[in-house]
Amino acid sequence: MTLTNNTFIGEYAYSLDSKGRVNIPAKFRQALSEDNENTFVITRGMDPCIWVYPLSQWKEIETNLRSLSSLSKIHRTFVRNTARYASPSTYDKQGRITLTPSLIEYAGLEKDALIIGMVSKMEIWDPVQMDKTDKETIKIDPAAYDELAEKIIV
Amino acid sequence: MTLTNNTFIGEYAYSLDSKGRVNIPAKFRQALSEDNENTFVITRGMDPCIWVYPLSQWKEIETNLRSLSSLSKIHRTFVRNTARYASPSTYDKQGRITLTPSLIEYAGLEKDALIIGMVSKMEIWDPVQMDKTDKETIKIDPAAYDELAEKIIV
DNA sequence: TAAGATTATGGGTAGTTGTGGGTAATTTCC
DNA sequence: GGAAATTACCCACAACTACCCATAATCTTA
Repeated sequence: MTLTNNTFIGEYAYSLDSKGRVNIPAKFRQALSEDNENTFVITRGMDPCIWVYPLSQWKEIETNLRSLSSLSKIHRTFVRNTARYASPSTYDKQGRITLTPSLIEYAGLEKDALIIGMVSKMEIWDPVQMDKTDKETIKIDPAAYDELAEKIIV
Repeated sequence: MTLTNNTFIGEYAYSLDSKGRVNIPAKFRQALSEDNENTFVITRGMDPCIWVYPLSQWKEIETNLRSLSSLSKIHRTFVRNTARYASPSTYDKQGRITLTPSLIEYAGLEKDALIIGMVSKMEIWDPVQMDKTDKETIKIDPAAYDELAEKIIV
C-alpha cells in the first residue's frame, strides 16, 4: 500500500557513508507527497539528533518566522536559532540525502544511523546517543505524563 | 531543489578578502528573484553584524519608513539610523559583494565571515561576535522563548 | 521456486563553487 | 590637469558536490 500523507512511523537502521549520505526508508519516501519534490529540510533537533521535515512542513515554519519583526531582540534570536541550522536536501536516485558536516557533528553520528518516524517528521540518531537518551527517559516525572494525558488519548 | 524565492536559511563560513569582498552562498544567489538584478542592500544590523536585504525587500522597508511621521522623535531616530548606513551592492561574476569599510568596522570583521540565513534577509557576523552573542542568548527569558517556539514550530 | 523488481551501499566524474590575484576604468586630490 | 589611489570587472585554479552507474542483498510475484 502506498500512503502519500507525509506521515512517518517506525524505526530503521542504516549506515552513514564516507560522503555523509544516509538512506531514507523507502516507506518514508513513498509517504512523501508530490509537492515536496523529493526534498526534506534537515536541522538540529531539540535532543542530540537531526530533525528531518518534509519541505512543505518546513515552509509553514518559514511563513511563521516571516511574521516576526527584527526590532524585537527575542524575535531576532529565535529566527536566527531556527533558520541557522536548517538546509534543504533532496534525495538522490538511490534514495539518500546528504547531511551537512555540522549536523553530523551535532548528532554525534559516526558509522550507523537510526531513523525514527515521529509522525509529522523524522529523527536521525546515533545509536549510542539514542541509548543514553532512552535511559534518561526513565527518570521523567510521572506527573508530567499525567498532565499530558489531558491533551492526548492513546 | 529551489526553496521559496528570496528566502534564506542555513549558516556558511567564508573569508573576507583584502578588498573587503565576501562570497554570497550559491544557494542564496539562486534564491534571489530576477527583479533584484543580483543586488542586495547592506546596512547595520541591530546586533553587531551586517544585515543584507534583497533589493526588492529593502524597497518595501523604504515604503514603510516613509509612513512614519517625523513629528515623533523616536520615529526620526529610527528612520535616520536605518537609512543612514544602507548601501546597495551587486555581486560580481564570482558571486561576491563588496562591503563598505564602515560596515566592516561596525561588525568587527577581520579574516572570517559567518553568513546566516534569517529567512527574509541574511546576516554577516564575525565569528567572535557571534560566539559572544550566542552566550548571551542564555540570559533570554526561557518562558517567552518557549512560547514563541510553540507558536512557530508546527 | 525462480525470475524480476526493489532496496541498500559503494565509488567515479563532470560541473559548480570559493578564493586569490590581475588589469583597465574611474575617482580623488594636489 | 595629471598622478595616485580606488573601484569594477575579468581570468585562473583547487576543492568540493551533485549526479551518474555498478553491484549485492532483499523482497515480490507469478
